[in-house]
Amino acid sequence: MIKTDVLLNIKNCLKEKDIKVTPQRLEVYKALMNYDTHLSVEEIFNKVRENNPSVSLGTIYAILANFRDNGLVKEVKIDSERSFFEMQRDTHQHFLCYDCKNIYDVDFSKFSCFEHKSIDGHKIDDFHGYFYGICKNCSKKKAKQ
Amino acid sequence: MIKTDVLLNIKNCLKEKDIKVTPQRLEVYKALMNYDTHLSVEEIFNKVRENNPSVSLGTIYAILANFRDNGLVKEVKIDSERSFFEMQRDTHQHFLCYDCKNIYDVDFSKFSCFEHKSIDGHKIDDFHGYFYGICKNCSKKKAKQ
DNA sequence: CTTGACAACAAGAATCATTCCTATATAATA
DNA sequence: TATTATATAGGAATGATTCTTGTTGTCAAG
Repeated sequence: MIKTDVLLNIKNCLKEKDIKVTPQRLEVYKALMNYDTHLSVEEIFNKVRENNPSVSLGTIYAILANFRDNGLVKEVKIDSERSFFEMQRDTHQHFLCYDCKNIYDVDFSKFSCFEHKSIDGHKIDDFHGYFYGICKNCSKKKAKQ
Repeated sequence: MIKTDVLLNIKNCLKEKDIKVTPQRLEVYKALMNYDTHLSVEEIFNKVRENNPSVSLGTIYAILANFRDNGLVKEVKIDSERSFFEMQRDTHQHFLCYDCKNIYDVDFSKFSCFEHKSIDGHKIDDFHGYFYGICKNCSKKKAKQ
């Protein structure tokens, strides 16, 4: 069964990092995997609750911090109001629209300037690139007015 | 007098943006100008209090939001615990050390990839680049151990 | 210079995302 | 299956930021 294979993969992924396998952790992992984009903590909480109604919000935060510290997920802090998390995938950056507050995934990796491993003698482990402005859709709306 | 000139410059700078000139705003502006790097809201609050002991923290937040929305200062959100502000100067990015929590100004502008004005049809007004890792000093300390 | 309208301010309460605390439940291991 | 350490649920605590209200100050017109 395919579904079993996926579960096995997730479990192995956790075990490799010495993360104890729990139903809550599997649900958080699956939620992030299924959507393949950034989700807010509350969105993750609600998705996990669908399968595990008694889960606690504090647990979601603890699991996400654990995953982040183990390099499984990346925290997106483009909007100071809310925190987002996403699977650690290919390098990309985020664009926040001042108007509609939507966050778009954008990719500047082709410019290769994000591949540097150090600057001024400081060792770079991670990079977050946040772009701000007016998105395509909101520009169109404004043009029509 | 030089000091008067500086004050006049700040006042003109505010008037150009239709920002009403008040003692509190002048103090916030001077604090940021004098240090020429990012300051936390609390640091700004304390510096303003030296000259105006009755100033309120809420006022500092309001002034910084006003300055930010008028493009006079830039908000630095590299550390989710604290907010920083700095004068809108030359383009640069920030580096947060995981160990000592210091924030360093770094400059990747020579790579020219931060000069793009749009991506995927979204109009770019601002860019924040946050680098994370271990700084020069902490690397040295670890090597000695 | 005085005055009036309206914005800015001080003080402190309220908000809300996130973290902390503790007793209970559960996963991993022998 | 028993043991031990860790994870979780539930709820309280934290703390940066925002909001509210009555007062004060700015600035422009007279």
